[in-house]
Amino acid sequence: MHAAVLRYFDHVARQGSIRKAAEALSVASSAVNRQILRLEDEIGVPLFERSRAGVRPTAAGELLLRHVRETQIEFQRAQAEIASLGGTVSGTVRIISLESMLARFLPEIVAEMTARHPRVNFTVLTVHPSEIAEALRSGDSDFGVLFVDNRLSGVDVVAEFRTAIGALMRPNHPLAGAKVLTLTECARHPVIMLNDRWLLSAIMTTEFAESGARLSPRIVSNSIEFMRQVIVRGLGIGFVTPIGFIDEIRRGELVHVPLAEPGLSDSRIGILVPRHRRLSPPARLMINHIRQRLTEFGSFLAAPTREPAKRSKRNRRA
Amino acid sequence: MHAAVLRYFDHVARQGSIRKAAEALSVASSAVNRQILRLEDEIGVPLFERSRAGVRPTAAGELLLRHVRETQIEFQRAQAEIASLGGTVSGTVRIISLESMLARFLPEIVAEMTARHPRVNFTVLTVHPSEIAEALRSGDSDFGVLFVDNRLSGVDVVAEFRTAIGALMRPNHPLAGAKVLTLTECARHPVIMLNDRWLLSAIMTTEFAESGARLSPRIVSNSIEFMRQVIVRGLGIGFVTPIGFIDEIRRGELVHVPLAEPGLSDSRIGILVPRHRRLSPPARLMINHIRQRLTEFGSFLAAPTREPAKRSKRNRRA
DNA sequence: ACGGTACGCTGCCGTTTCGGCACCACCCCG
DNA sequence: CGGGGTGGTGCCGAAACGGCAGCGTACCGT
Repeated sequence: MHAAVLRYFDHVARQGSIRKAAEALSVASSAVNRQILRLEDEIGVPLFERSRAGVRPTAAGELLLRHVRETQIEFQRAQAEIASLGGTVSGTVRIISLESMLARFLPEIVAEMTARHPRVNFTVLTVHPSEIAEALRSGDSDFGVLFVDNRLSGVDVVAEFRTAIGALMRPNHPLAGAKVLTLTECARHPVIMLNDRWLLSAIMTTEFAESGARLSPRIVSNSIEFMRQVIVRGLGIGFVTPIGFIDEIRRGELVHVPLAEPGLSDSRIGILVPRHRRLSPPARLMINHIRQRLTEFGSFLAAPTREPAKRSKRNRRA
Repeated sequence: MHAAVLRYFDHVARQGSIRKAAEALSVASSAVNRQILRLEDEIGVPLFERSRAGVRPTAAGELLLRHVRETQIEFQRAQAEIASLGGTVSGTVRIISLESMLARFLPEIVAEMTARHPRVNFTVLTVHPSEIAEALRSGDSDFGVLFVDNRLSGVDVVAEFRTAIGALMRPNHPLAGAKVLTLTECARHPVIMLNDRWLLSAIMTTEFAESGARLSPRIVSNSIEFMRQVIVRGLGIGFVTPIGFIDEIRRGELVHVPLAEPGLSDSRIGILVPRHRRLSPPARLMINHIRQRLTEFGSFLAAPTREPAKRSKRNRRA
């Protein structure tokens, strides 16, 4: 329905080059070039700054770009909305997520969704924390399953769940019997840390700094899967939320001990949606589904190694 | 920039007829027809119900229509935004207004705006109260200068001013000396009323009903100008806000006596903007301008016949 | 200094799309 | 049973679009 120039303009801005955009679009660069020139002529001002390296949007270009991208996103949403009129939900749900959610939790959710709504497609990505705000605002993703960060603006938290970042280790680890641990206690043993590029790490480093503990991690990685393997092999203690290790904890292969530090013992994971954007029907369904699933074992997330009914005393304890 | 089919689709829906739309668009009806058929083919579902009388959007059509219209409005806004990058504000401001504001107040505002920003165009309309919500929501207008109505949803009140609906009459009218009047007192004299189709009337009829007063108006009209003329000619008392009669009141040609009924003595006029819609630069300027102007003589609106210092004597006399 | 390369841009030309015209089929109304 | 209204359809010229080859330029590495 929409003019081709919208896609062209978007791609050129993304690629920073007319020729690259043309290649990505599978059209001749001349065609793309002419569309851009014609567009600039219509708007009346240059939309790109030309340089040897390529093109860069001007202020006017940025403004129009926002309109174009919003239009494309809204069109997709409208299409999904129309498709769901026929009863069958379809469309694409675009999610950005913590890698820990992505390891065990979300695959199950996605499987359940596809079972009920076969025509729904998914894009599930982990992103650099610095790109979270942009990914949500730009509409590249419908919503995020992320740590709740008060610094994020223009974002609504539609659901929120307490979880405890804790020490993850094998049952035969010397610290495995503890009900709660401090970072200082853990620091005497080999530890395994997430790469500091990631949000979890960002939270933890600040906490470490406050507690005065100094950790020299034996292993650093940004892969939850890698961490799983090295922790299972007894190479050290990992600091994670239990979510990505539900199976191992349930089977007794690993033990998750909450940390005493207040900022870590009650981290909050939430469903974050961009404010002022309507959600597509499949995205709405997906959010409801995630919310329901999360509340179902919310207690497990908060205190993974014990049962709900008995927690009142113990909480007073910790 | 945007495909022609957007305009076609919009017009067809508005006109309820492909041929009428084609005429309004100055293209052949066959061209419009084919674009619609092609669009329906692309979306995959019928967008219109065909009947002998013309076409009517289906549910899917309504959905897509909302997207299309929003796209067009946002495009205009983006254009205006780009244009204001160059320093000169341009674009069109679309306002819906009370007719009383339209009689004296808004023309002055518009004149001042065009003096400062010659490239800004205006559309100022009075609309049927039942269409206010639709006009704001659909984006047909940027904002409204209207009575604040709590029943309106999805609308923000960015500025609000108390005003008093009162009895307007010539200085030699028997009631002209009163400081405050009740509807019952006025009911003994000939009155002039706004046509009941209009919001002001809607407010007043409820108030009349509560106060138990029965008015059999000598003259009914929906034209502020007509009311002005017949009141000046001494044909009766009008029930209005003083806004549309500033000049006459200041010159002493007419006297405005507030009404005692609480719902009338402190009516609220506000600037109403649709929530969740960005305003174009000229619309923002216009709103700020109106707000400033209104606060400047806000006291005049609230108590027109009693200026704190100088005018108290004369008013008491008349 | 000099190719090599990547960039945006521009004639030229075939193909696709668009729009105008005339016309068909249909329905309602007088 | 016409007359006027509706949406839909061949046909055809015109305009737009896209592909190809090529131009000028600026940068980079040898």
